[in-house]
Amino acid sequence: MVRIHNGARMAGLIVETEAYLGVEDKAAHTFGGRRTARNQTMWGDGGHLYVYFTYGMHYCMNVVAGKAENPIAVLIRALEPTEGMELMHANRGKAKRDTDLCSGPAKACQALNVTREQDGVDLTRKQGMWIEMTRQRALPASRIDIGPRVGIGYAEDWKDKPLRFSIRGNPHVSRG
DNA sequence: AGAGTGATCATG
DNA sequence: ATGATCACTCTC
Repeated sequence: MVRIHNGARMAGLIVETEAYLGVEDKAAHTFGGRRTARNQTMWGDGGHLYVYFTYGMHYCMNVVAGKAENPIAVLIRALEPTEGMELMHANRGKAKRDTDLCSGPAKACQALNVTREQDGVDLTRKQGMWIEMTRQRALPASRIDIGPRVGIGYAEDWKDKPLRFSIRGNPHVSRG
C-alpha cells in the first residue's frame, strides 16, 4: 500500500486483513442493506478506499472489493512499513518501535495520515494513495493464519467465521 | 481492566 | 432530539 502525503512517499506491505461480506454479514456496516452517508463508498465499485471514523478518535480503512451494489470490503488491519518510516513515526508520535507504527487498523491510518478525506479515493490511479504489486512471489496458504475477526463479539452467528487473515509470525500483525 | 472521545444510527 | 453504540488504542 502506497501513500503520498505532502510530497513524501510512505509504503507498507499488507500483512493482516479482515473480510466484510455485504448485506448478510452481521458485523458489516452494510448489514441488512443499510445505506448511509458514512458507508456509501462500500456500495460503489471495487477498487476504492472506504474510510470510517469510530470511537470518537480513530479512522480505519478498507478496500472495496465488490462491484457496485455489492458492498463487500476488506479491512486493512496491519502493514509492515517498508518506506517512509520516519514520517510514519512523526505522524504516530507515541510509537516507540517500527512494530508499533501500523500494527492495527487505526494505527495504520494514523501513520499514513488517512482520514475521511481519503474516503472514496480510486486506488487504481497512482494519486495520493494506491496499491502496488510487490516483486515477491505469492505466499503459500501454509504461511497464512486464518481466524475469527477482532472486535465484533456482537455479530452472533457471524462472530466466529474465519474471515481474518494474517501472515504467520509477522511481527507487524496486530494483537487483536 | 478502564478511560478517552464524538460521529453515527435507530428510535420516537 | 436523544441515547446507546462503536470493525480502537493507550496506560495502568
